[in-house]
Amino acid sequence: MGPVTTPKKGRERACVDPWTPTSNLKMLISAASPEIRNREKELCTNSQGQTVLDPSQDLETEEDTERIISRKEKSLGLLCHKFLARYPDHPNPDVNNNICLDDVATELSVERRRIYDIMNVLESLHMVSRSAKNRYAWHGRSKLAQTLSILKQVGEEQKYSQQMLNIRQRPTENIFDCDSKENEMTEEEEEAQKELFFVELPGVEFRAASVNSRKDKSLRVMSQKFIMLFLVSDPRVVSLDVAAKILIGEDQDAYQDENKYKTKVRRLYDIANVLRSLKLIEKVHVNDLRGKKPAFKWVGPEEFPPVEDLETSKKRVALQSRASAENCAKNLFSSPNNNNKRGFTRHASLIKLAKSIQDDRRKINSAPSSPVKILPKQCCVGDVPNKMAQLAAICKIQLDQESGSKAEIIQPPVRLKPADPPQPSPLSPAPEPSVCLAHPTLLSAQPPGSVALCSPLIPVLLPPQQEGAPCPVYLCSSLRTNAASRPPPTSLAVRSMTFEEKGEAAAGARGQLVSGVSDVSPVALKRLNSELTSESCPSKAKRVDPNFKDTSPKLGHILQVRLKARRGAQLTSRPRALHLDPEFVNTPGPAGANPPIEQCLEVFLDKEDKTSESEAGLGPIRAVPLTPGQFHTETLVPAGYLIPISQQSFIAYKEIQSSGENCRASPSNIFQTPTAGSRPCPAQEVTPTSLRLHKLTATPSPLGVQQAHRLHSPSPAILNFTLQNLGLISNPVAQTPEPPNGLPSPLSLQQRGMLFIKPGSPVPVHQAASPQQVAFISLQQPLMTTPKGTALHPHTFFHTPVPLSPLAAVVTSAGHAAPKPVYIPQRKLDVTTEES
DNA sequence: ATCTCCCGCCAATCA
DNA sequence: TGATTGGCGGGAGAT
Repeated sequence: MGPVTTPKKGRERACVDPWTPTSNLKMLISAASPEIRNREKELCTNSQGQTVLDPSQDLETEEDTERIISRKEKSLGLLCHKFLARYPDHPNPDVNNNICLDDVATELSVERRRIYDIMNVLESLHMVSRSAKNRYAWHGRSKLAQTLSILKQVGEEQKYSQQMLNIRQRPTENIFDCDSKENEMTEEEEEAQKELFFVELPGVEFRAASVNSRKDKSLRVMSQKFIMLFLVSDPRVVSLDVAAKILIGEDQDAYQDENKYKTKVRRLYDIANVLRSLKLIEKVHVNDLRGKKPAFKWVGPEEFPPVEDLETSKKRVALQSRASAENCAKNLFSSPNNNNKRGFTRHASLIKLAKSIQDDRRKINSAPSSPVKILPKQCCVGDVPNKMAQLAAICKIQLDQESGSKAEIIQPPVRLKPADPPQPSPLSPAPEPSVCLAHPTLLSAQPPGSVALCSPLIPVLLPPQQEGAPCPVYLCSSLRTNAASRPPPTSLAVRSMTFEEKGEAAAGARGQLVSGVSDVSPVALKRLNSELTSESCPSKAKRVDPNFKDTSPKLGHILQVRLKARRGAQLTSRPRALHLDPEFVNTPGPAGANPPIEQCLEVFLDKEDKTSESEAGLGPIRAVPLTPGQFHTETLVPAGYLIPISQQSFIAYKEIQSSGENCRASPSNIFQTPTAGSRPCPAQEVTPTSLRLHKLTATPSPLGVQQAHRLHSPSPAILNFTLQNLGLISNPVAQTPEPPNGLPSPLSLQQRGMLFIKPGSPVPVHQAASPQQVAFISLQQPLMTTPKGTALHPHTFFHTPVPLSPLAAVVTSAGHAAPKPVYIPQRKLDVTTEES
């Protein structure tokens, strides 16, 4: 009587006499009328949509029902219907929209296998997204229009309409007739559909490596392509035959095999059944030369949201991301064989890529210069790190070039910024006036404008993931999209988050480049995510991805578009930064119950001081963007992150409305960090390492970095004052009431070398140096827990000199900055077996 | 006879 | 190594 298993057929069940008068009667009635039968069936279904399987009471009925249940009643479509009935079409992103496969399977009394079928199709429509093992996030139809719009475009680009036309016009031919097949498709058509890929929707990406890495996403992909066929055909009718042929067309191996065709048809039925339950298609019949053929008619939405630039770019990003990744991989790690592979070139490429990366990583880990207990005074640019940096830089450049078709100009020399969102998104108004708040140190050490620390996206080298590849990662604090939905963080949360980041990737990579980059590694995140969700801890699980994504879909999309546009050859191409969110955001707790962020911050810092004081200077960059009102939220950005607090907060605040006045919508409370604040226009960006470079330049002594930071920093008070006068911030004192609980006042933040900025009334910005965002950054590296979750002692970190930055080479070549050693805090390097 | 498509084996992956 | 995913196709109900 396992609840999850499919009920056995009557004859297989225990031999309780099923032929009671009652059951006979029911059977006859049911047989006589489908309606009655259905009602009967529904009666057997409790309010939760769960078939009653009470053996004691309903055994008779159940058996009868099962005996009576026709095939139709077990259909995937009906199952999907039940499934859909459980969730709203337009779910509130703020609520728990998690879907637990086990629960669903149990409640619907079906095997998980069937649920997978449904989920795969729903996933293709972005009605759900996989958030973790056994867990999906329900999006309902909130993204449906957008998805369909994108699919339509992709379908048009794939020339599906032409293909369908060709197939239809073809005389009665056998699909397995190679001759006819060959003239069926023009070369360009073939070319167009060479790649079988899944169209991702920014904001709804696959969360599981399994989904991404597994080359076989056929049901998902088939579903999307099937839908595309409808969307590009004039009479929105697609015959099963044509659809199967087209889909087979992408699978060359299937041409010759009739069995493959049959399989395709089966799958199409599976998909169609789900789509039918979604009321997107209906079954019809079409007559052609060969007579009546089964077909499906599109009955879903006809009008999609106007394909704006944003939409286009989204789609493009989705499409390009792969190409970029592939090219990047190919170029970096030439793999001649997979250049023109059909289907899943990327997969193959990434395998090699991953290997290369792993090799590199091993070298790094074993590099003599790698673990350095104490920061050397001079940085000896390690070979491997340098290589990694170069690779990252190359990768970035390539990405920029490839995605640069959209308005992104790589400002050769210093503009390390990986190009702005390819699309003129209203959310990412590139040329917007903004306030660039440079770190005090930088301000003092550098002429304003010489180094614009403002970059919404910071390229960093991602530590090799299992199947990952080295690629530049652009961190965007804008992840904190749904600030509005986030409860105010607590100091505990801050601390917790700091230490919760785990994963060997994080640990191992920490020292490779901008430390902390790895903290957001998908692996670590995934693990965490899994941990959170797989422990039957709904409250926790709920806090993961789905929430932050749903709460601000637009922003999420934008961010992902940006990130995608630049992401490298990572198969699991997911924006790293986004994955940070779950850890930082959604801190449980009533919204109003938490102390002001300042207090939290102070507490946190105090604690931090105790624990990490011993660390030599270099630490994590913590950005704590404080947003107004309900936007109380913090952003912890591990060291190495260039914090682009920019649009993020206020975007969440005022989504797009202020495309031209971003600055105005800046967060109310912002802590400026050395790296924070950036604006697109200066076109000069510095990675965290670059920043350090400056510091080091000023203060060669590694141990003195932090100190130097303070020494060279202009008085934060002055800076604040200036900013206040500029109208960029409000009076911190005035706006920050003294913490009642005796917590340090914001001023102490300044004493810590941090700039505490409270955005006052947004004011038009300053060109020269105006970040769109502000961030609070401390220079303490938060300790990361080991993969096992053990907090590392500060002493377990080494400071390893690394090349200037992944982009150092670029910068250098540009003649702007000479490669200088940069020391970054690094955890004791362990060659983790899991990684190698 | 053909259309539909349920069902569950089992391989690929993941944890 | 067990669990999760999901490709796949046999084969049976529906038409």
